[in-house]
Amino acid sequence: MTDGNTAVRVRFAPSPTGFFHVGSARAALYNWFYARQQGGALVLRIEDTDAERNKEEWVDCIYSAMRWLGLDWDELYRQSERTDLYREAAEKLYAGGLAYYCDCTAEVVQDRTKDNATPGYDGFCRDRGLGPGPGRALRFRTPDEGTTVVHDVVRGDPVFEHRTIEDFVLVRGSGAAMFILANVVDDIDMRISHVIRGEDHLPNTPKYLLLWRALGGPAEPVFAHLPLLVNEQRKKLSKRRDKVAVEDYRDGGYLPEAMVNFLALLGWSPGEDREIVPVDEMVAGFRLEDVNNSPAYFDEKKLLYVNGEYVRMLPVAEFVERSVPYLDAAGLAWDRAAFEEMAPLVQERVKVLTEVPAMVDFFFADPVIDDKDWDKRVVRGPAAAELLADAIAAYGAADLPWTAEALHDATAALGERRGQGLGKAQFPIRVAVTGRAVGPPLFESLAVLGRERTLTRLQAALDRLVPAA
RNA sequence: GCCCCCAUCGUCUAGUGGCCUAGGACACCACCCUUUCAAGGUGGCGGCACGGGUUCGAAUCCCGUUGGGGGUGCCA
Repeated sequence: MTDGNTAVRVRFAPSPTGFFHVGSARAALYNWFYARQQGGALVLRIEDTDAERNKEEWVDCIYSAMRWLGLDWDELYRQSERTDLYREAAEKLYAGGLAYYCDCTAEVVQDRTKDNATPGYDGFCRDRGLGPGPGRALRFRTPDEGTTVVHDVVRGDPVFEHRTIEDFVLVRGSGAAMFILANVVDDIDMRISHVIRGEDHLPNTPKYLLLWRALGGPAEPVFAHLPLLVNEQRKKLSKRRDKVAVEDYRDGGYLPEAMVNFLALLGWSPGEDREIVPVDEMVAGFRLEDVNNSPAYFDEKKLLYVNGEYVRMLPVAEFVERSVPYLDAAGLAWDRAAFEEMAPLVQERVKVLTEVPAMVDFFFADPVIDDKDWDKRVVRGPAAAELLADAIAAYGAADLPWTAEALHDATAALGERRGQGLGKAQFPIRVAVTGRAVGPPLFESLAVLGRERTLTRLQAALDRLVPAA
């Protein structure tokens, strides 16, 4: 598909108008896959032509989110620093009679065309011979007849009739270039070979092509319009309605490699019934022509599953390291040695790193007893007071080695004496010591906690259960 | 309204005319394992939107219908 003589040059061109969106991340990822696989270049181009809506902090969001995902770029441009190029292109178009100035305001255009079968600008100023002037926009003069075909690797060859394309604005009345102009000028200038972007751009691709030709661009790029990412209502993921910010997932305890793997699966399949695939294998196996053409639902449940897989694949030391920010964020006065001891048991029980603190908090502070668990597993549990008292006696015995195994056996014996299985018997102890009915394996936890702290907590629970007369 | 795109289990997908009695994964349910919870194992539920063609043969090709989505900005 690629012409072997032409270097593959792709671009990811986000506009800094909000937090970095998972849909953008997916588009960036596919561009990156293709560039890396083909040994081509990935251009990161910040499309900040609309000063009103852009913010510098959003630009930083783009950089940090991409770095977090591991998507590196080879060249970086900002459209706000390239305005001369756009002005030159606009002047060339005007001089060549391919564009004209228009002084119609948006309101006027709307009033004039609202009853037309095909709304949009009606070409009112086409032949008025207006020159440049304050407040005047420059419009592209689209052909009245004929068609433009978009050759798209994932969509086939959609045909657009020129008569359905209005004379669109190239330069605002303020003199600032519009997206379409800057986009095409840059793609030509940057020798972009493949335009890989969201499907929402498909309708403006004929305009892009018309402009490309008017500007005398060389060989046109290959297009690949990616299926949209949608929410449960099957609507395009939106910043207002949906949880779409990549940084929210980062803060939510997701691993970047899991996010990358999950995103890759939305619109493409590694094949052979494989889903959890290392990134280098995805890069190697990625095919633009295998990208799907129907919208994909961003299913957080599946993301959660994928993340759990990646969490469990981590070497323990790495898991510990990655958990640090989340432990700190939870405000725990945590201790590394103790956490390291429990880490393997915690690792296979969490799906996101934000769950880590709640798994180990009882090591580093007095347990906060969960009322529901206390009521269900202790108060209403059979003879809990007696069991707690027995546990205190058994655990306090000087000849009991303080090991998980010995504690397991001692507790099993306690339960047996009253006809309880270990599963039941451990509940009051677990709630007393950790505050909750669920958590990492109990006896291993007690072994790390130590005899003294365990006994203190058991006694506290017993006192709470049976207040001293 | 007009233009364009899309259509396989609830979801993500495999499938490119016979390997399909439509495969995998998530979710869900059951059972097993088990010190709670997870993880793991086994099994189950569940789909080619509909109607016409083409063909010896269609999930796969064509047409139509229906349904969904995107675009329609001096936003990107």
